This record gives sequence, structure tokens and C-alpha cells, in this order.
Amino acid sequence: MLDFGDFRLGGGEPIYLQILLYIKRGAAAGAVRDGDELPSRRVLSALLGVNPNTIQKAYRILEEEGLVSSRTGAKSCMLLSEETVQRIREELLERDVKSVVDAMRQTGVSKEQALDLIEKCWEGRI
Amino acid sequence: MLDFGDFRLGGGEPIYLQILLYIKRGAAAGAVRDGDELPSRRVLSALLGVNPNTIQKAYRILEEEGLVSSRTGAKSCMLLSEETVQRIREELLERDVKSVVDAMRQTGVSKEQALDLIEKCWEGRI
Amino acid sequence: MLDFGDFRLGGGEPIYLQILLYIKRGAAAGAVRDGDELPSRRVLSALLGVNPNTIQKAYRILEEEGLVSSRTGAKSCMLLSEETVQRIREELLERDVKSVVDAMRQTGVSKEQALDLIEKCWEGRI
Amino acid sequence: MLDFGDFRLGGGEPIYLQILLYIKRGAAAGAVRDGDELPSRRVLSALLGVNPNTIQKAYRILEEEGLVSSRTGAKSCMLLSEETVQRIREELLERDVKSVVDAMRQTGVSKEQALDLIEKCWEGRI
DNA sequence: GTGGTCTAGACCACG
DNA sequence: GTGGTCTAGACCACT
Repeated sequence: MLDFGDFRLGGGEPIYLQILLYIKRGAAAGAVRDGDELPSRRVLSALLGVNPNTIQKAYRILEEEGLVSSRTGAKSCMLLSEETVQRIREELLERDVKSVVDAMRQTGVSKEQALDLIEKCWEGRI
Repeated sequence: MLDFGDFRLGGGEPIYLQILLYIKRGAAAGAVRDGDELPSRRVLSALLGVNPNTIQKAYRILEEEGLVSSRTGAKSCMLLSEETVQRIREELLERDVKSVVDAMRQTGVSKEQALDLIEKCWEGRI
Repeated sequence: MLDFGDFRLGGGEPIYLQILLYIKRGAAAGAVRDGDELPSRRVLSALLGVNPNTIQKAYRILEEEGLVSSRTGAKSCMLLSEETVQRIREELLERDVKSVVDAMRQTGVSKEQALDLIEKCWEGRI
Repeated sequence: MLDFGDFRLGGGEPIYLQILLYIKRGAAAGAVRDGDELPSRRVLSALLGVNPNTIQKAYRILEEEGLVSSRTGAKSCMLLSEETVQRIREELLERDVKSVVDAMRQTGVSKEQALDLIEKCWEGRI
């Protein structure tokens, strides 16, 4: 079962996308594997304090992308081949890296400053 | 005059926020300076292919935040003290760095892998 | 024993309502009579390929409407006085006739066209 | 502009389907033609006493079926070729006739009784 | 208990 | 003013 213990809702981005990305990152990191059950709409909606339909929207998109299997009355579960995991991992990393590089460049920091900041933040020294 | 030459509309985020961020990053980078003129609403609207109301909304927020001075009949211009620029810069960098570190950690990459990917992307080797 | 031989599930309408209507129409037509036994929940559930809870819901409503008599341990059976049958018959016919007349009028056909189409369909010439 | 003056909400059937069918019947009857504007979400929702999203669902389906053209900021309008109108007309009539014939047959009335009832209702003598 | 659908209200970008 | 999207709550059929 995927654990949402360290999930926190952030502002700005749609909630269903935050949930979607959280699950994809968990799959890329190996924290959730093929066949693992997802929390039910009601359980997760109570846990996160959002409407069950918002959870369902995230799950439905995952199903359309072939990452989740849903049947009425049964729990939804992950559908993760190794190739799928690898593909998700690459998509997420490319997206994250490009966006941060664009943003920091435009903000006017040098490569060295950027790498230094990121390293400090990673180690909790910020 | 503020230059929007390398502004590109991205999906997902509200357009008025993208414009706000673009201007703030420019200020943090020094590309936008105290006293610089902003393009008129209709000029920028035509340039970006966006509705004038959306430009108006971004300008109004900038003014409410005290980053822009507007007088009727005159062009709006940036109002950027050194402290303001420094504050914006720190806010933007903290936001960007934290979000990318959170994301990449959750995706399951090591600090070394992350720094390597970012460096490669920065240098265009990706 | 009630016969569900020519019952077919249709989309759109809730299943328990389809079952209710099927039984009521049978009563109006005289195919279902006072004292006739109803199939047990599990038998009908298997026959129609429907969840037992759904059958249970239909039977419960029939009982609440006074059309079925249930005693624990014994089979449920129809409770149909002549007045009841007549009332059901009129309700069903009024409902069906009004809805089709409203619909066809609004679709812009004349009375003659409508009657002609219905006669053809009745005789299988459509 | 399509007129909803004689539209009445009925129970049982989903509201968006009732609206969808009402518009299709109007097109089949010639009451709404190619290029006619549809009432806006807000106007129609206020008129019918339902949520704007329910109206939008009906309009969106019509658009997916190619019967309506919608653009952000502009009014939606009907897209009705003669072939389309003819196809809709046939679909609606077939559906209506089949359902009423099935229903009345199962309710145990003869063809003559059925036609007589429908004629009486059509003429308001019921 | 589960997932699927319908209805509802607020916000956004746009003409 | 317009349509598009996100979030929310209730009901249905099913395991």
C-alpha cells in the first residue's frame, strides 16, 4: 500500500495533479511497486482533507495512462512494468531539471551558485 | 522598457502568474531595473497573444505589491529599491530550490545524481 | 413462479427500477398473478447476472408498496388485488402514453405519422 | 435562439440527458436551426433552476457529437447540416417508438388499444 | 467496504 | 457578458 505519510498539500497547483505526481514519484523511487494497492477514495480523501472526487480524478488519469487498474467494488492497484517505471522516472527528472534550470538562469544566478544552493538545501543546511 | 523577448507561455499555470513571475525574475536578475517602463496593456497583450484583461490583472497585482508605480496618463514604471530586489531574489531562489530538491528526492535520486543532471542540463548537454 | 425469461437489462436506468417495472408490467398484463411466488434473491441474482443487493432493493420496495408478502423462512409471493392490478395498469399506461406523445410531438411529427410508425413497429415492419 | 419555454424537468432521468434530448428534438423538429445560438450556461441554469455545470455537460456532449460549436468567450451555436438533422430525427423516433411498443406490449394491451390511447392523448382527450 | 456518476459552486481566461 | 476547469457532496451498483 502506497504511504501518504509525507504528502503535504501545496498551494497553486491543482490538488489532483499533486496527488498524481506524488504517486508517480513514488513509483519512480520504488516506494510503490507493481500490484501494490492504492488507498481507497474515502480513506485518502479523509487523510488529505479533500473531496473523494478529487482523489478519483487523479486515479482515473493514472488508469488512462495504464499505471493503475480499477474495478468497481475492488481496490485499485498499481500496474507497473519495469519499462513503465523507467519511463516515468525519466519524464519526471527531465521535467524537474529543466524547470529549475530555466527558473534559476532567469533569476540571474551562475551555475556554481545554483549547484551550491541546491547542495546546501539537500543537506538541510538552508 | 521591459523586454518580453524570451517570454514563453506554458500550460497549467495561470497566465497572469506567469507574467508576474517573469517580471520578478527579471528584477532579481538585474534585467529589469528601478524606473524601467512597462509596455502598455494593449502592446503587451498583442505581443504575447493574451487578453488585455489578463495583462491588467498582472499589472494590478504588481502595483498592489508596491513593485510598480502607475499614474493616469503616464506610463507605468518599476519601483525597485535594492532591498526589494534582494528580497524578491531570495524568495524566488528559496522557492525554486526547495521545490526541486523535494521533487528529486521523492523521485529517488541521490544528491550526486541530481547535481550531475542539473549541471548537464545547465550546460546544454541534455 | 415469476418468469424472467424475456427480461433484458437496459442502460441508463437504475437496475432495481428496471426490475420493479418489469414485475409491475407483468402484473398489469396478467402474466403475474396474486399469490405467484417470486424467485429467491440469490436465484434471481444469478439469473440476471446482477448483485443480490440490487435484487434485495427491488423486493424491499415492492414490499413497502404492498405488492409483495414476505415471511421469514417462506417464499415471498405477490399480493395483487383486482383494484391494485387495475391501478398499476392505468399508472403504467398513462406514463408510457404521455411520455411518447410528448416526445414525438416535440420531435415534430404529426399525429398520423406517429400512429403509422407505432403500428409498423408493433407489426415488426420496422 | 432555442426557446426553453415548454421545457419541464422530470424525475428519474439525469438532468443533462433531458436537456440534451430537448435540444436534439428541437433540432429534429426544425425549432432550432444551423447557426442558432444556444442560451449561455448561466442564463439557462437560472431558467431551469439547475447548476451551470449540468448545462455545460449537455452542451459538451453535443459538441463532441458535432452538433454544437463552442468557443471560450463567445456564445455556443448549433452546427446542423440537413443530413445531421435527418439522422437525429430518425434516431429519436426509432428510440421512442421502440420503447413505447415494448412497454405497452409487456403491459398487455392490444395494438388497437395502444393506438387508441395514443390518439386520445395526442388530442388532449385524456 | 469499493469504484462510477450526477449535481453543485467557485475561479480562470477570454470577447 | 462567454465557456473551461477544479473542487465538493450525494447516490448507485457491486465485492
